[in-house]
Amino acid sequence: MRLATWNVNSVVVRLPRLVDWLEKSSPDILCLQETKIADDAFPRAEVEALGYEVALHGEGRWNGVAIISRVGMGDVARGFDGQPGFPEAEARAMTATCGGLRVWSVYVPNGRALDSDHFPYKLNWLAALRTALLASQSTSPPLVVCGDFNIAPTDDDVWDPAAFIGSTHVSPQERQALVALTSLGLDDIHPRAFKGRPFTYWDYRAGNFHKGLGMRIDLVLLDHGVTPAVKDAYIDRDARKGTLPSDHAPLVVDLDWPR
DNA sequence: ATGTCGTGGACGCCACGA
Repeated sequence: MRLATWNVNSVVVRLPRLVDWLEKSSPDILCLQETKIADDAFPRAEVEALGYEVALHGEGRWNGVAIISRVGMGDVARGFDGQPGFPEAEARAMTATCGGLRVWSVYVPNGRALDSDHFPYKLNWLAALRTALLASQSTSPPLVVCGDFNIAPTDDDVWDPAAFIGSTHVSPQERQALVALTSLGLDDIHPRAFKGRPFTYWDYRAGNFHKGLGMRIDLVLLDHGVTPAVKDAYIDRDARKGTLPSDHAPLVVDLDWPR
């Protein structure tokens, strides 16, 4: 079974590339973030035509998550109990049961700056997500939490730690919030590196992609019981190349798991 | 280290978010 997550930074702009990528990579489950579109405007037919079911949690302009599956789509839930807002709840998390897994697509708040109101919002949001995941664990299939976490788990996950001193994404508080999540019994599945370090995001500016100046902030967190089924994990850097790319590349995890 | 993208509103640019 092939599982993937991709922050597409507008599903409308990225639709040709999304369709191409689905055809070429043939994932069984794909989690999307930053779809930036209301549910009734999502290009559902184009994705369904490829044999997928689609579950959506979007809003008009920003944020937006989705789950695309050809191995079932059960018990869809949008948002989570206790989800903080800024100030209103945003479309940043959803879950569905696909292929015997409780799959989450999450778009963690950016945080913006350590002294921004958005930073405590990010930390509170992560803590609330942890509480919701913990509450669900006894009754749900094995957890698979996929998405753009906007956190580089360690200094190895940024191109130059010195360049990030005083920035979000690398602070001890954010990293601790991520450790608290994985302490629920989840493993951060590291993609293998090829052609550079295993980054998933490169800023559009300043030619950062071509200079290899990226970050690993998109993650797949797998239940301990699922981790032994991992056969491969990689980043599709090709999806970051060429015309009109997202600033994120897809993270793909192949599992020896019954579909 | 902020040079590029994406969004929608009132435009043919701007403010905002990443």
